[in-house]
Amino acid sequence: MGVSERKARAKEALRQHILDAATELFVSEGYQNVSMRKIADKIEYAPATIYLYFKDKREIGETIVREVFEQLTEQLQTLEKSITDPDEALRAGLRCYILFGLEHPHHYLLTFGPDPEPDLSGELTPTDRAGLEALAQLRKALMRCMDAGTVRRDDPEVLAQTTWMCLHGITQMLICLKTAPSFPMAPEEAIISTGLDMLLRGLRP
Amino acid sequence: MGVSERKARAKEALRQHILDAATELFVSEGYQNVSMRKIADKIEYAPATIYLYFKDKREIGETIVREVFEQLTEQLQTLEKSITDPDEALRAGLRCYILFGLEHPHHYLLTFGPDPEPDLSGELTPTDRAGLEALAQLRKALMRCMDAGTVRRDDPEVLAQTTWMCLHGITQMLICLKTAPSFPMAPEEAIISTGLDMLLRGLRP
DNA sequence: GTTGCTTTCTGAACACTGTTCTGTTACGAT
DNA sequence: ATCGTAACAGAACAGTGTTCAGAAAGCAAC
Repeated sequence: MGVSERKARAKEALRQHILDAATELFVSEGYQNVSMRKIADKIEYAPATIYLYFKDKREIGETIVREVFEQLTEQLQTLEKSITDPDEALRAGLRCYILFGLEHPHHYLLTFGPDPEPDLSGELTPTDRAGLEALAQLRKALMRCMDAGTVRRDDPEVLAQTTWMCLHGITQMLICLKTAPSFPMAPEEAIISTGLDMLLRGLRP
Repeated sequence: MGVSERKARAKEALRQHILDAATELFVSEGYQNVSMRKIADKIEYAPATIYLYFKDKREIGETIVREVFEQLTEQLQTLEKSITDPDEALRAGLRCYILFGLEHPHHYLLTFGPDPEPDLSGELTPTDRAGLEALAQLRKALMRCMDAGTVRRDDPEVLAQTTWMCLHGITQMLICLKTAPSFPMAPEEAIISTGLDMLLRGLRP
């Protein structure tokens, strides 16, 4: 037959086309400032058509975000394998997280920025999943350091979540303050290395 | 004359009336979910009337936020005076900041959440001002600790900004994750005390 | 007491937003 | 050639922030 497969391919192609257009717009203008009509215009389809491929705008955003964050997870895993010293691996992982946020500011804010109307369904959103994955990586790295004696033995989950929150604070604020030229921010690299130092010292036994 | 003063008072009263209504709505429904029409309905005026008292919706939000954040500054100053030990004063100040955020989640997110469209005018927004004031308090507390020898001598500005970013991360994430019941968050108090511990240890010489 | 001026307020509109409903078009199968 | 289905689009709905011309109200002077 082959015809139904061709149609399925075409359908998938348009779906990807929508995602590509949306990604480009989100990155250059920010999620909030991109309307469904802008996306529709870019791909030269009617706005209603998009709803045949995605439930709503949120789903488009979440799909894009998930794809990008898989890159982060990959990078972190590669890092963990390539660095033998647990302490250095932890430091490198933390730095990698911050740099990833700075390289994908819109994706980062869309994922971990505060949600205007949180999902109360009890379902795990892609955002939650992204957080949990990053958290799992972090917990693993922390436990390796515990075994090596460079991080104090404490509830790994509490330690991981707290560390992640601090890391997130640094990342988000760097992103936000970079685009707010009025704020007298200290040099970026100074903040990053000081932040990493503080966190690692704070975790020591 | 006296009549012009009475009119000025009446004008000021309506302005405050708008702020009161807006505050109530913002706190219960969140900034994003409150429309100008909702505010207008609540005070039983036409939406257009509000624009005679405020430039736009943003200005209403900023005015409210500024008023609330003056409370934080006051609390922090009171704290600083009432605690003699610099280290304890710092710890209490940091804890106070987090608790303030948790008590005023909407105000906090509105002030320090990422701005959808940042102000590129170069002007210091009320948000910047709130951040700078909190930062100034923190820098002062840190320098007292430096003198006491409990915090390492380093660039106070970098140290303060980095600490603040971590503190912000903890505060914001606690706010967000509390309303996202799907996320398996560690106990709030554990995170707070662990976070404060980490920060203080990280700051030591 | 009527006129005129100023301030305060509003109804209606504009240009958007996300989303849905109904109808049309295109195309493969019978 | 007909039919059924899947893909698409136009128009509309209900909402948003904001603006603008005009109405109402209060007060001064005549």
